[in-house]
Parts: sequence; structure tokens; C-alpha cells
Amino acid sequence: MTETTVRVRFAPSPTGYVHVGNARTALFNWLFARYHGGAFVLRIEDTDVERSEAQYETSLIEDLRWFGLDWDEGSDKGGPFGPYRQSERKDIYAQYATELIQQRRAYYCFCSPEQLEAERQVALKAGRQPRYSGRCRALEPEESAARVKAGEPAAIRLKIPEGAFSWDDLVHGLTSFSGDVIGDPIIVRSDGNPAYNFAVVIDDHLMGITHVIRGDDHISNTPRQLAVYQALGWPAPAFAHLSTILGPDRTRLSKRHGATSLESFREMGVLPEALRNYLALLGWSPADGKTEILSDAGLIAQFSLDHITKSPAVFDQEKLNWLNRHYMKQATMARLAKLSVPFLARAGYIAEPVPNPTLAWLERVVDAVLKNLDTLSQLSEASRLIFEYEPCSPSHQAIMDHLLNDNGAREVLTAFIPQVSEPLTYEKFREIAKAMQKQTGRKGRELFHPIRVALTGAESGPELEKLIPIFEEGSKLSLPHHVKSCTERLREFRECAGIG
RNA sequence: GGCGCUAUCGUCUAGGGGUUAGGACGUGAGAUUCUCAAUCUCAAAACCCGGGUUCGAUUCCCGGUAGCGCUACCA
Repeated sequence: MTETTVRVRFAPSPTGYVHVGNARTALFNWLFARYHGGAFVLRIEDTDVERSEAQYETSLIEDLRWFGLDWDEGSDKGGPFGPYRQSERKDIYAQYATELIQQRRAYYCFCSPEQLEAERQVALKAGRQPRYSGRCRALEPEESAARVKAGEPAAIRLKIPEGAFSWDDLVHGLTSFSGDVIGDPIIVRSDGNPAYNFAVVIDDHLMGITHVIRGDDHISNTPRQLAVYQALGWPAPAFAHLSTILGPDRTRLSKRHGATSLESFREMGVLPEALRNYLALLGWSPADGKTEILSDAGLIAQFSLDHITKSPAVFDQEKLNWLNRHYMKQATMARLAKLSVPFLARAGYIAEPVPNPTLAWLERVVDAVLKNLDTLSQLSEASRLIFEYEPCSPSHQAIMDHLLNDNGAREVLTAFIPQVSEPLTYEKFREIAKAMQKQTGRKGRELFHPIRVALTGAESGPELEKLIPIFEEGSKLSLPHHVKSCTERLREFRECAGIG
């Protein structure tokens, strides 16, 4: 059996926003290509002049790179089947359109958009199928040619033949449409730009695409494209249509559902590998039906179109968070510290550029608070008690009252505070704590809780073992928001608590 | 309206003519820890409805319902 090399493509239009649904489509194409050792092509579908902007292509590519995908051919790196930007392929489309006109498989249409829209409305109102009447189909080709030559604006329509269009969808199985529900579609607009259903077929064919993996909103377009393949005498590729991603309200996931673009997930501090893993699981499952944590290598090794679900899936931020927590724990602290910079800078805690000693200290900060984070965007909140300590402020009144009403706690602190001197190490702290235990007879929670409150101003937080060195080292750094050392903290505490 | 696609715990899913319908997120309980979290253990939680086919349907077929998509000189 000779198997032609698999070639797939991701073909976004550059709108400056990569929706997770598209990201998943790209991911599935990429996984499929890598599994088969085939090629993954990035093609830019920018035939809609009104919606496309060149700068969007740059950010699109950046987003895709951030997401962790790479491609073998594309608008940015070229390849043997270029150009990979539809706006640069107009001559090619025009050539095939002319060919179809000559073969009488397509014809010029002089109907104005206004006229067509009016007819559409009439049909809709009458409860009829709003499809093109085929009026210009009956025109004599010579007459049409003359009118075009005379400068009359004309679109080009494909003649849809009688019969049904069907294909064996790799996800949905046999799918078929009756030809008579499709009006003759426009393949070239009157402004000379190709229509999507025409350009996509020519590009896929010329670029040797073997498998078209795309969103299921294209299912209804497929018969039209099949008609183009037929008219051109080309074999159609295999099609695989992926289900839609929905929001919690079960409508198509869109911007009003919150974060839905790759950029927004990056800004949220979601790790790309977490998003990849999550999106792979949305509509696809591994052969054992159980594994959830999958590396890229694991994903590639197992990826198969056989295990794709047909039904739409609701995007679940909670599960993404779970995966993100997992991957943050896997990540090196050095990487996380670097990623954390913009979040802490935004809170005013640190300033960019960050000197190396600060970066090293940030690794400890991230390490301390990591277990409390879903995403990096929660970092500033989680590390607030490191950067902000104001025991005398009104916001701490309740905590202080609660603490000071406890005589045992007062006893611990009265003994503890004088013992602390600069610099405090965790080892020294343990020694003091041990002595406190002997002296007061308090241990465990009763001993550590008051100390925690005095030192951090909060009743809960990361382990003191991690916080103490962070306070001490942080106090020596020159940060825009000074980090108070343990002794500084206790001095302030004493002032408003009257203890020690 | 027409055409198409879809339907298993709240969510993502596995499975498939006879199963205690499996896993994961989330939720609840317990264990552990100086607290929160993390971690571990346990628990609750599902086959849309109605017909058929069959000894037997959650699984196959048909219908209904619901959701979504397409019905453009958008992609």
C-alpha cells in the first residue's frame, strides 16, 4: 500500500484574534501532521479586504507560536507551494475562473447585490428557499462576454449540476446534500476577488492538501466546494469536521463569554502547554479513554481522528485551571519567575527591567505562593502579604482584635517578639519557636498561628518556612514597593498591638 | 422557513445489544499540615423523550424535542 504523504493546513483569516476554537483546529491539524510525519501548512485567507489587515497576520503568527505550534510551510517562511497568502494568488484564481467560463461550467452574473438581496427577502417572506434564481445562467456566453468587455461589473457563478454531493467525513461518517438546495454560488466577486468556497478549493488542491480538518461550521460549505472540485476535474481531499466549542450557556463560545482568544489566555497567565493539553481533550480522547495529562509527545504519539467526538463541547475554565496548576508545578521556578514579572509590575510591586538578584528572589516568591494559584494573574493577590504589611491599618482591625482577645496568643507573642533579631533565618526561627513551646506550653496551631498573624498580617498563607527568608531577603532588595523584614514587621506590630 | 449536524454524571469524556455504565474537572466528607492551599482516601452524581428491531436496548433503526450551524459578491 502506498500512502501519499499527509499534508494538512490551518487557514485562518487575519482578524487579530485567534479564537480557542480555531486554536484547537490548528492544534488538531498540527497533531495529525506530526503523528503522520506529514506537513503542516499555514495559509492566510485574506480575500476579504474589508476584514483583513496586514498587522493582524503578525500577531496571529505570534499567538500561534506562543501556543507552541510550528509549521513547515507558510506565509512567513515560504515553501514549494507558495505564495501562502490568498491575496497574492489572485492570478491563479482568475486563471481557473476563466477556464471554467470557457468550459461553460461557470458564467458571468450581472445581477446587482441590491437586486439579489431584494429577491432573497421576498423568498424568505414567502417561506421559500432563498437561493439564486439562476437568471444569468441562461445568458448567451457571447453576450455576457461582450457586456464584460464593455465594462459592466460582473461576478462569476458556478453552475451546480443536478444530483447529490456526498462525502465520507472522517468524523461524521457519510454526509450528503441534495444539489437542488444549493443555488449557483459566486466564485469570483464583481471586484475580482475570489469567493472563499472557490479559493479554498484551488489552494487546497494546488498545495497538495490531503486532509481538510476544520470546524463543523464548514459542513454546509462542503457540497459547494465539492462542486468546484468536480467542475475542475480534481479529486477531493478527505474531510474531517470538528465540533463547535460552546460557552457555559451552550451557545457558540464568543467574546462575551470572557477570555476566548489565545492572547487573552496568555495575558491571564495560562501556560501554553496547559492550554494545548486542555484543548486536545476537548473533543478528542486518548485510546485508553482515561489519561488526562498528556505531553506534546504523548499527544502526537496517540493522536487519531478516530477518537474525535461529534458533539459540541462546553469550554470549562475550571478544568483548564486544573491543568494549568499541574503544569505550573512542572515548570521551573526560573521560567515562572520570568513570566511573573508583568503581573507583579502591574501591581506596582516590582519595576522592569528586573535585575538578576530580584529575579532570583522572585523564584522564591513564586515557589511560596504557587500552590494557591490557578493562573499567574492571581500572583499579585497571592503575594500581597509579602509586599504589603500594614498591621495598624483599619483593614486589619478585625484580625488584630481576634488575635489580641486570645490571652494565650498574647503570651506567645510577648515571649516571641523580643527574641527576634536581625537577620532572622528559618533555622533561628525554629529554635526560637522551640523555646517558646517550652516556655509557654503551647504548640502546633496555638503556637504558630499568632506568630503567623504578627509576621504576615494574615491568618492564612504560605508556609512560614518559605515566607521568612522571602521577607528577609526581600527587605535587602531595592524594590519600588519595599518588602519589610521580620524585625520591621514586628516593630510595627508592637506599635499597634502594645505587645512585646 | 429549508437543509445539515449533534444528544452518556453540572462539565469534558470512555464504552457499547446482556457492564456494579469507567475516568477526569468540579462538588461533599475524612486524613494530613502552624493556617489557607496542595496532597491522599472515600462519596454523591449520567445513558433527552416516544416508537420499533430483538429473548434483551443506553448502544441499532425511525419519529419527536432541544441545542448549534449553514442558508452572503464573510471566512
